[in-house]
Amino acid sequence: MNYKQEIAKQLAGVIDFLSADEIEAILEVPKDRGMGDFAFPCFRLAKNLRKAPPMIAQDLLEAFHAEAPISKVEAVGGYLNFTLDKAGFVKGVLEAVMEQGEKYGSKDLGQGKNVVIDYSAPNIAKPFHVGHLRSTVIGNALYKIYGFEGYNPIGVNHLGDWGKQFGMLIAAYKHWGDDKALEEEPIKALLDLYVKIHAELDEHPEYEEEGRAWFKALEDGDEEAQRLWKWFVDLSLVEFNRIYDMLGVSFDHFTGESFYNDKMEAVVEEIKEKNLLVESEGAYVVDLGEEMPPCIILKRDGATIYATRDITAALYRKKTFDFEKCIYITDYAQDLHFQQWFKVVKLMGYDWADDLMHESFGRVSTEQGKLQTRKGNVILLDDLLNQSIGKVQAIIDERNPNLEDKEEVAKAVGIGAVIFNDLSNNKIRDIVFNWERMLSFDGETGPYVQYTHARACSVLRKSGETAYAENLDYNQLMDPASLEVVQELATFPDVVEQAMLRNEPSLITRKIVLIAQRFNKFYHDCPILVDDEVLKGTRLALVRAVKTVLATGLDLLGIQAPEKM
RNA sequence: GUUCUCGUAGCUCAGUAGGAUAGAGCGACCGCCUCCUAAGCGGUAGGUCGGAGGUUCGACUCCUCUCGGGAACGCCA
Repeated sequence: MNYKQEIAKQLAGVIDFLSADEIEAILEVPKDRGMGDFAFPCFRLAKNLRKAPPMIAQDLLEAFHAEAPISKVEAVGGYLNFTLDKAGFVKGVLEAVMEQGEKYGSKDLGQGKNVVIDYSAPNIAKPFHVGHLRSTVIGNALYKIYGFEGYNPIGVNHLGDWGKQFGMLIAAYKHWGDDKALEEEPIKALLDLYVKIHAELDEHPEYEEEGRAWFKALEDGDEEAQRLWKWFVDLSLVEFNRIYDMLGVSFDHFTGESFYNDKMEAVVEEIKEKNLLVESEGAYVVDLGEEMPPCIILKRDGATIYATRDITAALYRKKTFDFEKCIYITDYAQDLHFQQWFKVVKLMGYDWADDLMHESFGRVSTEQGKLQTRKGNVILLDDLLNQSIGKVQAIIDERNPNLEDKEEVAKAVGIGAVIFNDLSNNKIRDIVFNWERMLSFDGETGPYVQYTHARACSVLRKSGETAYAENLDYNQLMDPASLEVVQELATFPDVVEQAMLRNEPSLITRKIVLIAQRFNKFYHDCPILVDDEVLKGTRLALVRAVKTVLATGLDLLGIQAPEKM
């Protein structure tokens, strides 16, 4: 049952000029839950009624006849506060979690509709560092959240697997390539080649031309160029897949930039036919009027550019997947670029351009400044994950040396800490990377939530049969600590919905921290494994509900929930 | 220069469609394991919500201006 709707319905009986829906929109949750479960602010009625808000509240109170589930109504200042029948509320929430289990929290909003999510998209032949982590984990979380809400999410990795740099790479390989090094440490060897040829450009400017020629050969289908390119891509993918495995991230399609090579000509043709393409300074662009600079479609040399490729990919995806939304996860440096080509798609006459969404996130830097691969100011994801796992291992050895599956748990917690950290604030915020902060496992962190989950599991494990006792008395959960846990569980579905609508996984991160905090307080205040069978069974029901919701929340973020740690 | 974005406690951040006394975590200080995992719990200290106007019964929230950080602004992606 929806309590808010119910209250709105009852209130509508005494306010003739507002509908139940309008009232529902005005109803809010008091900051101080001691005031009640819902509050109706009377301020905005003051004009219509030409009365002071406190008087309106008083009058409404007198006219109002509360029915279940409302147990108490009070007028406080300009507010009319409603208190629900607590036992009924607790029962409703806990039974919902029990019945729905790991589905609790989903409103099944998607109805099986397709949503394309474009995330990660690393550049082939470059190392995977913390800067690439964000798109990957945000995209993965959204993938899970949309799936949980009943959509059919389609995860696409738009790999940076094409462009002039591959010509340079092939040229470098022809000069200094070392097959053994490439097989052993592919990314490092590829990066070395890339760095070396750029370093040599001053003395050997002809390398520039060699690279250009090799890329031309690649585009023209030259057999050797194709073979080497494919080899480099495959080498990189092995490495990337190893990292995706560690992170627990997966994709439905690895359609990179190269995938669209043979599809762009038709799109350029279409833009031209629709009279959108104009010549400008030797290039061909689509004019976007006053508000934005023009969008380049063909460079002066006639070659396509990333906007062309993105438009082509969007048209392909619409045709292939008939998506309801297509979401791109990149940092905000690309904001203008996306606005521009979204507009082009719109000008091409496609109304579904409105379904293209660019969800941008903040940039990562270190205290030394920008992350720059060439200047060596990078934090490799491998190092980060290994440091984190190592620290978790040390903690386990110290506090829980007899834990079985130590390695597995250390990985789950260490990697979980990194993912959780990345998803804990609004995604638009910039991040200044800091090792100490990163590897702190106290307070609002992944390990804290995982620990809380493991704690709940531990109690359930020790409870024996009573975990499934049938005689429950929800009146036993009327103490503040228990009640506050239930209140947080109650709004979990709304938070998941909001996280999806706003494409903001951090809402879920914050929510599960809050649930964990409430639970730890409850755990501290209320002994669970007591002699009184009914009390024990009832409290265990609460523990089980918390365990379920924490596990769901962590899963939606792409984080594991070990039963012991 | 133009546009976008961020500015809340020493630090990192929440703050829902404007609403009741602005909240967490970390760090600091003080407490709590004969008891279900102390990666935990409690307490103390810490704020002119960058600044100035405006709209409103009411502004951290909306508008204008301003200061400071970050970013984008045609042939890289």
